[in-house]
Amino acid sequence: MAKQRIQAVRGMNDLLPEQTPAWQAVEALLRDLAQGYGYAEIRLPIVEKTELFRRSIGEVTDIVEKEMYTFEDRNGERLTLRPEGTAGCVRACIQHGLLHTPGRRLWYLGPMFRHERPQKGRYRQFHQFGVEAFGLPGPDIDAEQILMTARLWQRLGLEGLRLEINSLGSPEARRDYRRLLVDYLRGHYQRLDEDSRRRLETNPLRILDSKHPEVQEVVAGAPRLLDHLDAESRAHFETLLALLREAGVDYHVNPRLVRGLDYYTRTVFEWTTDRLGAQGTVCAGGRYDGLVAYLGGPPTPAVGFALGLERLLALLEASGRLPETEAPHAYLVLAGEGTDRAGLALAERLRSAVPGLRLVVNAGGGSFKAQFKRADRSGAAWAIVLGEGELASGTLGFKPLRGEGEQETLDEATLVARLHQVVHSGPA
RNA sequence: GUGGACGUAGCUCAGCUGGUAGAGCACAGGAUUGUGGCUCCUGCGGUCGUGGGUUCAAUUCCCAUCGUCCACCCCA
Repeated sequence: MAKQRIQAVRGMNDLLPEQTPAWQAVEALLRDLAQGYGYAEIRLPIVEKTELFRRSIGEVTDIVEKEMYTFEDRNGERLTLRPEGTAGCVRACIQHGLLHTPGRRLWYLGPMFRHERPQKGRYRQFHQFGVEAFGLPGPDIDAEQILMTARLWQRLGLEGLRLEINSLGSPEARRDYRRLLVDYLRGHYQRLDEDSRRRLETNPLRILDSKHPEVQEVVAGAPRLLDHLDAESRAHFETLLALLREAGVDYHVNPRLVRGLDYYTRTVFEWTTDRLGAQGTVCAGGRYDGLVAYLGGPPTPAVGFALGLERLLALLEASGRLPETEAPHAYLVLAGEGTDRAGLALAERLRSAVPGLRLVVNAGGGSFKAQFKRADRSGAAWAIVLGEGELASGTLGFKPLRGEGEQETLDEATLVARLHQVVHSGPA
């Protein structure tokens, strides 16, 4: 180990070449999935004014209180690296008048930043795929988004994910319930831990979520939010559950599920797994009917979810479902006087003649032996050989590196035809 | 922010109660004068995270610091 070599910032990871193929495959699948449901991509800045997050996420949330990367730019303006995607998306929609068209469906993908202590499945820079739908008040769109995620698991070959779902009701119902809950918890004040006592003042609903055993016992006897929903939210929730049942999606109603961000109303849900240790939430979302108006836009109901890419990739790996890297179709071996130049030109002709061809040209010289070794390690299915003999006779060697078969001697036109077959017969 | 474990070659790791370092993989070359995958041989590669302390002597013991991992908290 060298001495004071500069290292990456804690919790911010490089994605190395052996990992990027899987990421690319997952990203392509997500793009495809979103488009398959009529969602359009929106690309948003990574930096926003601090005020946006303070207002949308909530002043007393952990994210705003202690996890944001906030700084002053040269004008003295307070800016923050986005800790999540919804706030910026809503801001952009308001700013550009996108919400005058009802039924906007949007998706985005990119890095988010939170200053937390890193651990498995939790990083300071992480990536989310997010989806938002605006102007649609009914449970049909909630269901659509949950079905979208269920389809994703299926397409990735993932099993065993658990859907937890709950309703937080209208802001009014939530406020009334909050009072009930605070009264109840005050009655058990002695049994609450320090954190929960503090939240009693700031955000009592989150006490429901506590992992503290003693607090959990207290919470078990608390009044249930689901029993105090307003009629409209109740109907919304019931319909959503019915839609899920009809679609064959299993769910677990979890009355203690409370999402961390303040802006949620009515539907909240999480997809969780027990295969990722403590950070088992792979995807989470819900409805936030009040946020758009709160941020100064036209009153607009909205639903969305976010999915953690690092967690999804980790789960794929744990499940043995990581997408494979796409090896080259062929490796061009070049040895002998004049074959470098001829080879480079040949490779260009082949790439033009065979769209989709993944062809690696040997660079840096080396003996036949060394070059075949590289060809093998590249994972290529075929070696194309251009040596002095081939150069003189205007032919090419074509040798299978994976299965059975002898090396053949072909002319260029025949080679092109063979490469077409290789490219179109799928992965070797 | 709190707690615990761990930092030895590019990677995965060994190194018993202190005597200045090893293996496998990878990489390069050879056995095979134009042909990989198996085998064998050779070679390259480390101021043992960093700084300080104890000691005749520290990779080994102590302290600090940085980093990694796991958990708490919280969340994707």
